[in-house]
Amino acid sequence: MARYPGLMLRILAEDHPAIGPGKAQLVALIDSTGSISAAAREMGMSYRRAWQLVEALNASFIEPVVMTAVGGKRGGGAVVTAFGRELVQQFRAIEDKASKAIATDIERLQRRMRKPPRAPQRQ
Amino acid sequence: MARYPGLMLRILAEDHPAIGPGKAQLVALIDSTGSISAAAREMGMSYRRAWQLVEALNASFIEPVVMTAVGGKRGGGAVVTAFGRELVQQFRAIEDKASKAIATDIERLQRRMRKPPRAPQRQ
DNA sequence: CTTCGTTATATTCAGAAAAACATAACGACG
DNA sequence: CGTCGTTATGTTTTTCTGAATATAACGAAG
Repeated sequence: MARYPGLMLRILAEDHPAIGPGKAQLVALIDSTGSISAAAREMGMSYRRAWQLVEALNASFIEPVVMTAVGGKRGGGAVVTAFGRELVQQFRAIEDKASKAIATDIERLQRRMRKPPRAPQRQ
Repeated sequence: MARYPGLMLRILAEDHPAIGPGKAQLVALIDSTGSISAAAREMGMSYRRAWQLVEALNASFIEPVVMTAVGGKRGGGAVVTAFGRELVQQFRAIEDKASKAIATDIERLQRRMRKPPRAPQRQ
């Protein structure tokens, strides 16, 4: 889910996550599909979970991120607001900036990492 | 738990978290107390959970982060290795670097955030 | 050889989180 | 006014996590 190797970054409001890689991807998919349920399907996520994430996003910001319509042509749908699009762009820019800023440090740490788990050590 | 306002950052090995703010604090407390159980107490965490985190840390890196001794003087104890100390320092340096690199972007986002939850929006 | 405090580990319990399932509401459109 | 696909929401079930509890192992020190 992390878009940058070795790094997972979330922006917090107070102390709960306002946006992270998952929500960003979800909003991007809602933008391209025009539907929460289609985006959820593409992410292999239940519609309910996706809807809850959208609800949390809208609750975290003073402007709506996703607007929904129920009923009507094609049953309804969802559109990402200009702010929502901007939010995803900014989050990705932040990921990119942070990733670049600490890339060499992460690489240094990763040279000390192992892939598979290992048995605990004793003195 | 996040040491930097508005930001939570974890370093991943493959796709599971190798170190984040919680593990870093735990290792620092083990270093200052010389005991997993004392560190756990200070963090309000069960000994078992703390032990599992230490196990995960040691499994994530090619060098041990915490070495433990069972029995003996004072019942045993745990010491943070030089690498472990370095790991915590480097993680905090990474947090600091990333936080500085994206501080203004985070502030811009935070100006669009609200503290309390809000009802969902309709089109 | 008993005591002591810690590490190590299994087991059990409770609560939270997630998933699964079900169903209602909705409005355009034929 | 029935159909359709979607949003919205309730209910139930399952899974996961964490906490709590219990106990063994250990080795220094008295």
